[in-house]
Amino acid sequence: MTQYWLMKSEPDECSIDDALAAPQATVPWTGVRNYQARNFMRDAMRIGDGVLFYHSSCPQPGIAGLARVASAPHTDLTQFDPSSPYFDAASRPEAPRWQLVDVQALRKTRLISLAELRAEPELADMLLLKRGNRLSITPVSPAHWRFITDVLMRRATPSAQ
DNA sequence: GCCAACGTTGGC
DNA sequence: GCCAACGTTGGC
Repeated sequence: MTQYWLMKSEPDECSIDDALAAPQATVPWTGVRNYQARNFMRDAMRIGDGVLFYHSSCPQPGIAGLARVASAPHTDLTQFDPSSPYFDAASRPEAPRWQLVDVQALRKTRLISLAELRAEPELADMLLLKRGNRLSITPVSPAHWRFITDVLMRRATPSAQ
């Protein structure tokens, strides 16, 4: 059964455009250093799961594209790179602490801003919107996924109604 | 730059 | 196991 996720990326580091420009439009989701977010990638994600590509820590935070989970979990090599901001000196190569999945960008969408998401009553209990939420990866319910993709289709192809 | 909220660390 | 101190996230 397909699951759905929202994954935050800082566009300064990897925007939806950057992901689309990568080989196969696929990027390893490096830098997650939170156990809950890691566990989603390591334990719960399956290839083909839907991903809302979210831009965070930027002037216009919001959903910027659609993507899919494109690999099984594998080791995040940045944890062993002392020159990386994601270096983790406590992680041993024989027992890597951080794993990631590859994410394949499918398309850029119009930006659905955080304010627009908050304004939708149907999305009121999205994990992303919960008070104090800081998780960079959150599961998205099928109903929320359907609502958001419907909104995108409506605005993208008004004549199709 | 501010700050609310949360996660992690480490002493006890 | 508790919890205070500290660090980080991320919107504003």
